Amino acid sequence: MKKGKVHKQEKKLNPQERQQEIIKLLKNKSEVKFSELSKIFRVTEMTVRRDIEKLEEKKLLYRTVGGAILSPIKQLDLRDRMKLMMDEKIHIGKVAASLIKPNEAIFIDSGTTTIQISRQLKYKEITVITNAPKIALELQELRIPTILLGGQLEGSTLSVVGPIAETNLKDMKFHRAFIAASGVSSNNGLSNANYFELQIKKLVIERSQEVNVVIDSSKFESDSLVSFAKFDKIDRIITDRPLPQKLLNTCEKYNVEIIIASESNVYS
Amino acid sequence: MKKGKVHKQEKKLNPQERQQEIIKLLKNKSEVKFSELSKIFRVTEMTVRRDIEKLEEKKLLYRTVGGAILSPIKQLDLRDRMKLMMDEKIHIGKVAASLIKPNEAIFIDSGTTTIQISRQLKYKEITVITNAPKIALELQELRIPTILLGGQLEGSTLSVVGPIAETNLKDMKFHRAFIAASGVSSNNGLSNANYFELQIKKLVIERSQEVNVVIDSSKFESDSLVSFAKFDKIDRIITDRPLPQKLLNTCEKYNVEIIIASESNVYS
DNA sequence: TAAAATAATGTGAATTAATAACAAGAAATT
DNA sequence: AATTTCTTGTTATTAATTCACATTATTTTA
Repeated sequence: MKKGKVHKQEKKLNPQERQQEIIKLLKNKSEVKFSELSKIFRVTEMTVRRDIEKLEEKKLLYRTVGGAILSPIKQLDLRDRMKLMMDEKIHIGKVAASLIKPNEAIFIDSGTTTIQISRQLKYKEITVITNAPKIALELQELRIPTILLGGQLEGSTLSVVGPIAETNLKDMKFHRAFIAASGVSSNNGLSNANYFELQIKKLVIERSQEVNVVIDSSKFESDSLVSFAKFDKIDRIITDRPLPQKLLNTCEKYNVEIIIASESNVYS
Repeated sequence: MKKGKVHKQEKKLNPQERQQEIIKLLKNKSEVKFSELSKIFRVTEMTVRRDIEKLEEKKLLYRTVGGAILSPIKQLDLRDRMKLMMDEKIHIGKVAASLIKPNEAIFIDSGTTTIQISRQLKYKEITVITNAPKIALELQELRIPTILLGGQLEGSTLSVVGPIAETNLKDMKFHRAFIAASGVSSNNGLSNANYFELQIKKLVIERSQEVNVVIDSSKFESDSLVSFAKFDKIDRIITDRPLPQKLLNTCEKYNVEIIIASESNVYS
C-alpha cells in the first residue's frame, strides 16, 4: 500500500506515512518541533504528538521539550526496524522481558523478535547469553552483562553457529531461554529456516530450565526447513494473537502455556 | 566490575562538579530526571535545570521532558572514538589489508584502527577470525567468512574476553594477525588500556605465523595499563608516521619491520 | 579585612507544553 | 447499510518550563 512520494505535502497522509516522514526528516534535521510538523502535515499538534508518541514507544526517537530527536539506538540500524509485524514483535518482546527476574541467566536466541526482548530488559542484575552479536552489542549499551557465543558467523541470520558455538554451550545452564522460530505447526512442532542454527537451538533447549518460544502469528501452522523441537520440549509460547484451535489443542495436550501479547497486557 | 554508587551526596557540590556528575550518571543511566538530580544533589530543580542548560549549550546532552539524555553525538563518541586520527587509521587499514593474500586465515583484533582493516579487505577467499562483534558484522556485509570468538563482552572495548574466548583460540592457527595496541615504548614494548584483553592478545600472538601491530603515531613512546608483548614477539609495525629514533633503533635490533602508511603509498 | 562585585541559588508568578477525556469524522469490516 | 474501529480535533486540566527578582555565597580588590 505505497503511495507516491511528494515533497510538498499536498494530500493528507495517514499516521504510518506521517511517522515515516518524521523519521526521514530527523535523518537530516537532528530535531523536529511539534509546531513545525503540525504545519508540514497540516494536522493539529495533538496529532503529531500522537505520532511521536508511537515512535517513542518503538524507541525510534526521544521526546524533547516541544519536539523530538532521533534515538541513539535508532542510528545503529535503521533498516530492520520498519520490517514486517514490527508492532507485534515489540509487544511480544515486552511481555517476554517482563517474565525475567533478577539474577537469572537468560539465553536470547538470534532473531527479529528476540532482539525486541533485549531492548526491553529492565534488570541489570541478569546475565544474558546469546548467539547474536547484534543483541550482544545492544545489551552492552544497556550495561547488561553479556556472554556472546563464539563460532562461524552465519550470513543470513547473523548468528554464530558450528562446533565452536556448540562447545561454548557445553558448560552452560540457563534459567530461561527465549527461542525464535520461523514456523510452528501441530504436526511438526517448531521449525527454523536456517539449517545451521538447528543444533544450537536443540542444545539451548536441553540446557534451559524453562523454554519460551517467541513467534508472531504470521507463522501459525506453517513449517520451515528444519524442525528443531516438538511441543514436549517447550514450556511457553509467546505470540501476538490467539492460536488456531488445532494448535491450541496440541499446546494444551503438552502443557504448553500460551501468552498473547497485545497493546493491553503490555506494561511498559 | 561495578563501582560503588553513592546515592547520598555528602558535601555540597559546585556547578562544575554537579555538571560533571550529571555526565557521569548519564553514562550509566541513559536518562536522568530533574527531580532525581534535585534529590541527589540536594538543590532545587531550578538549579539542576540551570546545570543542564549549561551542558546543553556545550552539546553534551539533550533535554527531554523533565530531564535529559546524553547527546547522540556524545554517545557515539564514547563508543566509537574514531574521530581522533581517523585519516591516519584509514591509511593504516588500507596498507594492512594489502598485505593479506588469498586463502589465508587472518586474525583481526578489536580496535578502532583494526576495524579499518576489515573495511578494506578485498579478497573473499580468506577466513577472518576476530574478537570484535562489530568487525564480524561488517565483514558479513562484505560476504567474507568470519569466525567470531565467544566470551564475555567487554563494555569499554566491545571485544570478547575471558575463558571462553581463550578456549576458542586453543585450536586455531593464523597466517597473520593484526593486533591493536594503546601504547608502544622502547622500554616496555606494546601495551593495552584494557586488562581483560591481555590474555587474548598474548594467545593470538603465540598462534600467528606473522604478527602485525597497527598503531597510530599518537601512541609512540607511551605506555598503557598492561604490557602484552615485547618487540621480539612481533614482525611488523604499521603506523602513520616515522618512529622516533630510539624506538626505531629498538625495532631494528629485534628485526621488526616498519611500514609508514600515508596518502602516497596507499593504493585504493 | 571590609566593602564591592560577581556568581549561584531559591522562590513564586506567568507562560508554555503535555496529558486526558470526549466528541466528531473517516476508514475499514461485517 | 450498519457497525465497529481508527483517527483527529477540541477542550479542560495538569505539569513543566521560563522569567524576574530576592537572597545568599563566593570572589575580587581597595
